[in-house]
Amino acid sequence: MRLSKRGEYGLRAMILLATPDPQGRAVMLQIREISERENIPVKFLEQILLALKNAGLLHSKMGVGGGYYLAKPAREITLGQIIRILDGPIAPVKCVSQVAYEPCGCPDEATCGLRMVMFDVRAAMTNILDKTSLEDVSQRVQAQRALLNRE
Amino acid sequence: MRLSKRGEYGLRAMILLATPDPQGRAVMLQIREISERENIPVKFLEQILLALKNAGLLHSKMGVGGGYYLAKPAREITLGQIIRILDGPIAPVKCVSQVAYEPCGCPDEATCGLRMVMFDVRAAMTNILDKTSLEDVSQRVQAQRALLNRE
DNA sequence: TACAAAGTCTATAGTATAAATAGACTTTTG
DNA sequence: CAAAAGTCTATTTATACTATAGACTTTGTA
Repeated sequence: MRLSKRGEYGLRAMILLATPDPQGRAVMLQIREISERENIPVKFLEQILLALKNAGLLHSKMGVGGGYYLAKPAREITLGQIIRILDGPIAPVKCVSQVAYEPCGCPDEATCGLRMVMFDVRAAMTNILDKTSLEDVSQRVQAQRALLNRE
Repeated sequence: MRLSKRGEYGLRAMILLATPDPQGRAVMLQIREISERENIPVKFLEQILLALKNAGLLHSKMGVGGGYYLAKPAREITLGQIIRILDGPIAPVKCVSQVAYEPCGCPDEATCGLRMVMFDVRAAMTNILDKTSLEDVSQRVQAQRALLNRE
């Protein structure tokens, strides 16, 4: 039941990109900078950001002074979207996935106890991940920073 | 965020063992029978049941007419216990695990946005898995069977 | 215009974990 | 004692995850 490194790194990068600068402006960051600040292997991060870009969540600027920035307001990007792009469906077993349904081999799906419970687990997970936006996360981080007096 | 086959098979087997026979008595089943009814490779299932036995959730009887049966009432065995035995900690990232905590490499754990959210996700998952017993599942299955008139 | 800084893209290597298989051993019953 | 059943450990195979490599394109600026 674990999030992959790919997913973890991608989420960390996106959260960083969603955190406005001290003047409250949206930020643009280079791969190298994200890599250093979050301890992520640079070449691995490269692939991850590219995937997020190709999925329409990031925009990029090439050449000198380039970098990555969010393709839309942090408010409109959820953690669930990011995880699905990087790790695939969130469902703990395929037979409860909405988008990637596959039978899981039980004799009778309609009366499969495992399926009933995993359906609930999936709902509990997506209930958080699909409702939490990057803005929500960024605000929680900033609130916590203020609380601890760390800038 | 997927349950392994090992975990899935183990849960399926335990649910079967928790379902009383038509006379309402606890059942004892042989590896082969579980394997056939649930389409689980017999040698793989063998390992899984053994692990559950060694963890104290199952008892077994060797020799002719032997088999596996629950070590305690279905009421007292939760899905969370089973999953932890077979798949390890439930937490989506190690840094929010209660029993198997490990730092996850973020610069400052106290203000890590990912950690905050994953903490909630973990709670949502364990809230279901640690509160749902084999009896709960077995009852849901039987209710559903009655509803569909399938015996 | 040339060069350096940055992202793009695809391939491949390495590693870990999951899944499955094998086989020899022990216990129990008839 | 023979057959039925669980026990135990090792090994193989497959797959997915993680990471690295390197050649390519775009853009700003000296």
